Amino acid sequence: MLRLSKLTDYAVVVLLRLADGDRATCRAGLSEPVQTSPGIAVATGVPEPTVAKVLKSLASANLVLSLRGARGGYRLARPLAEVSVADVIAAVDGPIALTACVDGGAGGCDLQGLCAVEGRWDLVNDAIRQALDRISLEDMCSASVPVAFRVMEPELVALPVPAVSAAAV
Amino acid sequence: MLRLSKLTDYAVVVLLRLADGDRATCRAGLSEPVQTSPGIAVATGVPEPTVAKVLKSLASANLVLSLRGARGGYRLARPLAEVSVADVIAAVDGPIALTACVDGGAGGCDLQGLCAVEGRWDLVNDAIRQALDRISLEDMCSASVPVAFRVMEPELVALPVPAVSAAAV
DNA sequence: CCCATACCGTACTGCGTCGGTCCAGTTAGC
DNA sequence: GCTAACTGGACCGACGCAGTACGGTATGGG
Repeated sequence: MLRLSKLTDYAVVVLLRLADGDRATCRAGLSEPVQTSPGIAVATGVPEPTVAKVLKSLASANLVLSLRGARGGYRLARPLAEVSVADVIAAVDGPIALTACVDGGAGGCDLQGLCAVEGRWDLVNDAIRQALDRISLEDMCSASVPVAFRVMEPELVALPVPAVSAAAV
Repeated sequence: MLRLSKLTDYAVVVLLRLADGDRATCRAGLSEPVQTSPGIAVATGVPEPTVAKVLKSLASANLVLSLRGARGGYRLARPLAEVSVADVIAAVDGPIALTACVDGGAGGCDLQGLCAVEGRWDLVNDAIRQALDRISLEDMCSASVPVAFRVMEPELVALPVPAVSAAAV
């Protein structure tokens, strides 16, 4: 299914929140001073430890800057337009590669020598890498799609999503 | 890591084997009459039950034709050039979608309404789908590149593997 | 007509990875 | 020096995948 980890999804949400906090204005705002991980957690609805984990990954990939100590927090390292989806995925999920057989994982495959495709997946990997590289976070944000059609799920709307609600989004 | 299931990898191997059996001549050969799953298993080194499982998936996606009864077996449904990687992935791993939140999977996400990206992943999904659609199995086979040059990806070889590190990329 | 061959479908199980949590340590403002 | 906040590591349960097994069915040959 080509699944992408949920953490990566969270990472995008967090970065978007970090960019401005206001959903309407998705343009890259480095204006926002710093935001703490508890703060982002409340704003996004993502559990706080998870937010912290994601931010740690993003920080070590230099997508966000961290300020330690009291009154510390996180800031975007560069505007959203300069961050590609590939960057985020690589930061959270590790390098982009479809199979374990490729990209130097020369160790694992016990079909070595039999495998008719050997390194053939590189073609595919590169294609995907390029595709992901062309999409910036700003692209994912600015498109103005009506969110309407999903609201029809009553049991979901009724879910006890605590407190967060209106103020955030 | 954007992992692709190992089954999909096997599927490509099996299809290539089914195309001709001889690695040197990768051109689409519908010439080969039929091949049994045990036969393919020995030829490729993939365990037989797994081969059978893969072939079943491929058969129900109409990528291969099955002939039952004694002297039965499998045949390619169409030449390799007309089978895209996306087809194979969809057959084995299910529809291509990065996250569960999208593509009508309206059920899962409990951040409904909070999620700042809502349906934004569609952009990415489409990009990947197109990229995969452009690569045929023949492409993966015919390219005559020596597997050597993989080494040119220094950041990947250097990585100590753990999922969350990714400092390099 | 019977049997061997080979596909078909389903169900089961072990294992690896991921999502999520927690804790001890460190840094910096007040 | 105290407290707020990031840092890093370890830990654990849950889910999904890979692999296996088994009973069933269809076809061709003797």
